[in-house]
Amino acid sequence: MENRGDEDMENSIGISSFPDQIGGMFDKSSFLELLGIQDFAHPSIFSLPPLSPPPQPPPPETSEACNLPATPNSSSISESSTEAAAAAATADEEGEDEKEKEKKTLKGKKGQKRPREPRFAFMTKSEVDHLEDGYRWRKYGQKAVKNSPFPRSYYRCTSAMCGVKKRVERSSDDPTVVITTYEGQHTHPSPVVSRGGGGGGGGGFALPPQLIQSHLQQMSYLQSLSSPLDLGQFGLGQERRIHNPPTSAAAAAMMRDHGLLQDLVPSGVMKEEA
DNA sequence: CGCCTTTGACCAGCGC
DNA sequence: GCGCTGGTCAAAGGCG
Repeated sequence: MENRGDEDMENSIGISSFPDQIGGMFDKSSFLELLGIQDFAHPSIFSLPPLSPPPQPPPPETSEACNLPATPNSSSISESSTEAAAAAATADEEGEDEKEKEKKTLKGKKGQKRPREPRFAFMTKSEVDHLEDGYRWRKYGQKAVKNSPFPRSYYRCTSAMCGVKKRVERSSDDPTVVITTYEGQHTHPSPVVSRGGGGGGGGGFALPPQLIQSHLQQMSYLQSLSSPLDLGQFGLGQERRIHNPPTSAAAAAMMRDHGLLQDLVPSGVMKEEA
């Protein structure tokens, strides 16, 4: 029972560590969209001052500061597109009500398979499990996962019209690495953390703009590649080794960019969902 | 008073 | 067909 299916979910998604360097030559809109972010420079998005549209925002003062590239921590992102994207679109159209209904239906009747929503996994080197991302999350479950001594926490966006879910777990390999997986898209622009203002409420996910940009470019890069990189074993514990394709110059470049980060977080890659 | 966290149980999917 | 793991729900308790 060590590694049976491990997690088809994690297997379906890829992860890549991001350099603190920003290229800005990728399409980040897709990533933001998935996060429900419409305006990257939105002041309320990451609790950042409205004066940081440029790729060099001031370091936050909150705990998530440790996520900043300035600190010894890196993050990775993975994304699942294909059917997931379609599912997301569908979910977006249907709305939460439909989703809820669907869930109930599924519960009562197990005939249909619930389409997966787009997922993005971030590997963040941080001491805190919950990082702020500007959204409010409510923890609805925690489960011990195989191959990892750390439990996985399940969060759901508290917004009534948003069914975005988030999983947070620590890497079994590197306890200092927090793996956050977003599922679905935020149907609301900017929740604005009113409660607690800085982490007092539910678990948030810190995603510094800088980091995001990095994520974006890598994600986009991954999307562009569309290569079935094997990162299924990203870490559920076994050996999250990266198999970056030698044919991908971009990948190589990315890896180069990783630099020290690579040492912090085992790189990963994205893998399209089958 | 309202919201969030915690914990246990249940259900569904998948692999063997 | 059985067993295992992941994911979600629901109830209770705690805190602001």
